[in-house]
Amino acid sequence: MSRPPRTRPTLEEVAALAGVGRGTASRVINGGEKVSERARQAVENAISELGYVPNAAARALVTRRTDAVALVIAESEERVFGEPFFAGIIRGIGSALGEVDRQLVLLLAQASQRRGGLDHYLTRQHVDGVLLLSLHADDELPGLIRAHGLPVVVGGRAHEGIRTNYVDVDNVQGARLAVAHLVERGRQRIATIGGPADMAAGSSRFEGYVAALAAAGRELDERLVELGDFSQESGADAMRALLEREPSLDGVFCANDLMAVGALGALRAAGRRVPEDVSVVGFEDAPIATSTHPPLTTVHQSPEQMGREMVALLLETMAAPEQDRPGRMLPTRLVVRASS
Amino acid sequence: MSRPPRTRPTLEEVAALAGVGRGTASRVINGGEKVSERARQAVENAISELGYVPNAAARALVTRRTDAVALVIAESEERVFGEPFFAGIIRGIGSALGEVDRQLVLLLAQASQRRGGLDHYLTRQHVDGVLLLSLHADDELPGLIRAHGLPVVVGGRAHEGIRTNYVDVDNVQGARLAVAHLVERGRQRIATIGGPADMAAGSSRFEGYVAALAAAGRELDERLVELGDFSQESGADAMRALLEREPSLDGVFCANDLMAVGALGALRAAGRRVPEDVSVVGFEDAPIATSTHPPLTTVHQSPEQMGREMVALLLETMAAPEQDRPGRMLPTRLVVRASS
DNA sequence: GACGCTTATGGGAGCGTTCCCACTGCTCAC
DNA sequence: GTGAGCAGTGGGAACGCTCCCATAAGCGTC
Repeated sequence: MSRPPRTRPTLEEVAALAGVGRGTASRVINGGEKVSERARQAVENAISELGYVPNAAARALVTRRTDAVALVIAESEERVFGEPFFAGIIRGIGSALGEVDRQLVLLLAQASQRRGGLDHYLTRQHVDGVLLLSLHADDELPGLIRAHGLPVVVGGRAHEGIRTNYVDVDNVQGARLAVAHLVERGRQRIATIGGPADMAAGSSRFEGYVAALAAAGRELDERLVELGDFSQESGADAMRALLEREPSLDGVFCANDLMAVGALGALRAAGRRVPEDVSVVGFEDAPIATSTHPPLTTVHQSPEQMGREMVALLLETMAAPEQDRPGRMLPTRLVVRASS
Repeated sequence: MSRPPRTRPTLEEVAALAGVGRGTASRVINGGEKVSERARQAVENAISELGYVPNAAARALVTRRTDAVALVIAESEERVFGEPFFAGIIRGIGSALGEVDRQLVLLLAQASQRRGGLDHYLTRQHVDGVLLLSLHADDELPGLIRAHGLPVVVGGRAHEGIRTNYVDVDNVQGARLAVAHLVERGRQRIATIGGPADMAAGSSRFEGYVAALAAAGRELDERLVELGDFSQESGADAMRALLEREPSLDGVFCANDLMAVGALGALRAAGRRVPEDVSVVGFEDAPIATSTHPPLTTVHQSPEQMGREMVALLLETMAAPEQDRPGRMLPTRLVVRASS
């Protein structure tokens, strides 16, 4: 490694030291074909002697590729970082990208006013592809980006209509798992606290709830349905409303863990024992699920795997941008704890 | 905006359309001095008509600045993303960087084997500066990066010896606040569940505990001290050990909220009422602090502000790299809830 | 020994900027 | 009327790399 020279060494200097031409040195660095063993050795020695590191800008200028991928988080800040789900996705994305030597450029598209600059930035001039984390149905960002001709993959569908270039958890299947479990436990009056109807995570989980009931030969009872906004508070509110309207309920499927935590609190406050009187199942398997009282039975999803899948899909799309690719659904599994 | 041309427009084309030279166009874009109003208008019109976006690679090649800052997260993955504290820092960093048009390149330095590539990447060839999130005392990364001549700012000191280029929460002051509060509540036997002694967050908070006791005219009693590793489980273990050894304790200061949650559980299991029999205070004001039973009194720190400070300090350092800058301490405040 | 073919090599051109210098008109003072 | 000074401008050179083409070297074949 020797002492670092005043100015970073260039490829030309490496070539000179190795006693070869610039072209040959370049070939060695880029997994080169057609290079003699002798030349390869000489170049590699020169590289490590000088501590040479290729200049990304110069390379990008000629290849017209930046080897960088943007992760645009267009969710309200509190939500994104409050939810460990997003953190897991980022982790998956980060490591998957690292493995293929791509850089992860993180863009927080927080305030809507910053959207302008964002749009401006998302060009081939800056990144080769975009990963988008946003669950809002009305978001025009995917369209905007695609209009730039940039490959995009969305994590979590905004709504059910989307058919391509997304990776999502199989919410319907997960919800069926949860509700089937409640049925199996002998629960007769199974309620649900759903998420917002305009988010796929909300509507799909509700869809799974209905499907599982149907599979058990039961009909949907509107009186057993209450919607929340995925917050703990809304879960508690919904639970109270359900208890008041339908005191005989003995099972609740919550569309996420946070709402389940709220429901648990409301049940306790109402004097219902969990799981003796009422079984509660959540969705997400967030860390908090293990520390509730009692620990929460929930549907496990792997955010990290989701991140990795997003990267895989994006790399495919970047390799052949012309065609659209079908979305990918990730399986879930039930984790049974003490709340059911 | 018109339909996007087959190939992205270059500065030359903008200049041609505006009827000026390349130099003048460049001057307009870079907040240029010495440009006539007429020329400026012409260039700006041409830019928006062509939808021109400067090519970052070409610019970086000549300016030798990339306008990108790396955020290296050298913590074990579970910890970083499990803790909302880190998420908050990232949010602060992201928005502060966005405001000055710098890109945030996220590097997860997870497995130690990837360290080699990381070191290679962290060069002026790729980023202008580095933000480092790591709390391990033995980490050689800061030194390595600085050896490259790259400006670095560390978030959270690895150990107390570090004097420059860091931003950290004032742990000592926060712990004093917490313990003084317990004293004020009339608690006589105040125990502490500390963090690992080899992390500043652990040792400083313990230091604050000792200082607050001294300020109240009390002596440190080793029997009231137990250390954990910041996990919920370790908090529960420590609490059990303390109760067994010193059943008369009536107050506990936990070095973080997660351990406090564990302690709360152990206290309940032991039949102690909180706060009637024992007051509990945490540190961090994590989201979970509001949903414990009872809600947790804790020391609030602002991770977002910490992120912003890190960016501010890094920008200063980048502007004048030669001199070292003293570290910055962020104040904390006590949030009183029902556990004390 | 000349020819063709393959393999390996050197280096020119060009990627899209910024930097800088030379140049043009002016205005103003003497 | 001349010269100095200045605002405004155009364009050459350079940044460090990859691409590609021309060429050299090696070798088997007729």
